[in-house]
Amino acid sequence: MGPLTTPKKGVEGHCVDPWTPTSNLKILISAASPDIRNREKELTLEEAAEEYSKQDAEEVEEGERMTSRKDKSLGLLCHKFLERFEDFPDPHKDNDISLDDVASELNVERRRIYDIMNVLESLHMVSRSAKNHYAWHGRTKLSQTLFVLKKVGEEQGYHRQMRQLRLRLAEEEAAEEKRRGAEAQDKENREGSKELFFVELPGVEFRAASVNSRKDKSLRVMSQKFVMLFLVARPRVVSLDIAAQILIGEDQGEASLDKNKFKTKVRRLYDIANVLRSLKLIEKVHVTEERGRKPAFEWVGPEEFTQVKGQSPWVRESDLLCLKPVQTLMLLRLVSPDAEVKAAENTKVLTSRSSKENCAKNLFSNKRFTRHPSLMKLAKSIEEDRRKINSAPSSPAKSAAGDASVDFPNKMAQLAAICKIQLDHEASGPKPSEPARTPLPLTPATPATPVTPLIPVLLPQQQAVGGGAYAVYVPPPQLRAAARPQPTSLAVRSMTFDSPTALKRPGAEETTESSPSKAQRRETSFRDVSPKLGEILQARLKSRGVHLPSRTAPRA
DNA sequence: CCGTCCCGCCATTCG
DNA sequence: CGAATGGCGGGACGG
Repeated sequence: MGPLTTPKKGVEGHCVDPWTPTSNLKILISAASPDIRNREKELTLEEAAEEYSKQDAEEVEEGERMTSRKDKSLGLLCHKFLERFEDFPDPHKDNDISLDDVASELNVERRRIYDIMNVLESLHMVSRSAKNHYAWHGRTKLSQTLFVLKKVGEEQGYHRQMRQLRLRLAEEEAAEEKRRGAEAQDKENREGSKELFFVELPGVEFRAASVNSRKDKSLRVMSQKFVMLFLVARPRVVSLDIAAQILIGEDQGEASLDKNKFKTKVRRLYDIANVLRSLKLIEKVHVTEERGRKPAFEWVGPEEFTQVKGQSPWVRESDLLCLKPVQTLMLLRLVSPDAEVKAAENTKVLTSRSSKENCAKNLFSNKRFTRHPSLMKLAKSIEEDRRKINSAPSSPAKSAAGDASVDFPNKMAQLAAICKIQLDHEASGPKPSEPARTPLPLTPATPATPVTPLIPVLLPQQQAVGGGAYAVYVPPPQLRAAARPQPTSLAVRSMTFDSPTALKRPGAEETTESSPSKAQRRETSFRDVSPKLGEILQARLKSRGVHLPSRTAPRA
């Protein structure tokens, strides 16, 4: 019995508790907060039982440790985990999650919990708050997260990549016997997707910006990418191999020592898919191609995510008006590389003020996000402070004051993100209703950014609780016009989906996208939230002698 | 046989 | 240094 083998069944002595498929679940449910419980009590119980053990017509074998593999699946585990929390928790309540507690209550090794937490974290449903603790956010941020993920996914040209891959794979199958290992025609594919975006989570640790420094590679990032694929895929279906294919090309360079790497990637995707599935965001389906059926998943989560109901968390114009010179400057630089030069001089003067300004300046002034050790250290200390406050045993409630210092950077980034998004929208296409429109001025001032600058996009979030903003690093504004390719939507023609849900949607509106103008769906743009922000910003900028791609009638 | 994916060793990073 | 994290892939399980 080698040390490297999966222990057989439950013969080992350490598995002392009599298990039943659902016993664990029951205990959990009854242990869950009473106020959360009712709603789905029976429902979830059934679901769990059904979803994970199809035709289990006779669960008569009660007393036996029918601890089949499925009872320990990540999916079920995740399901059990999720049951303990509300989808939309009261931010003022104690939404702390203790790894140890969860692990023991769910009867699993910590390792498994990490798996779940990682993908939940990638969706911002939780965030690490302290050492062995996470903060539960539920789905309160999901909309925003998806919104951004989708956007980034589009910028990444994922839909295009997928289309190509599907096409290519289909071809390969057709002319299969030709074992041509050379597919150097990666051409278009590699275009703008060299460094790609990178995802950071809570806090300000910009560790490993672009050239993925060792860590923080897998799960979290992979999970986000995976989700992006769904949000961008035409028929909202993504097959594992295609996903793996795309996700591989990104991190590691070309030298994809495929085969093994591919296999590993797929394994990881299964993990992610499983928790995504218990989140009811995706569903397993099969795509039937000429060459048999392939496993795939279909997005069944929200389609039209808006910016969150109720009070919009977005920064308001008033915020912009309150900016101090330095701040505006920083913002400027984030949004427009060109301004950098001009800003450079002014910077000197404003540089040494209070420490916080310095800090903010350092963190956000340089777009090519600096792996500079000193900066990272700085960022880290900030984050640390925040965490301390967060996990202070004595202060359940957020410490109100004193946050100003850490608040600052976040705010700035937030602002930048918004401006970036808005500018992008304006540059890529004005709203149909807008009368005044300039003919697609693709950032005239910024022809080609030299060094892949990563623009941090922070999703706004009320820092009342949970603190810490998270970021999604995106590549420079895609300059390359998203060349409207041939109307090849035929690529997916040969696919059929055979799953209950897939069948439900006949035809489906997938023809879109081929129409350039129509491509701008009713996507909720930032403008909807704060229509004047752009003008205000531009006014400010102009007063500084900077010009940005403008949408409204350029008055000069 | 093969699609899934659990399990846990052990490298990394944190404190 | 020990503890917390989490990459990674062998090979078990179920169909």
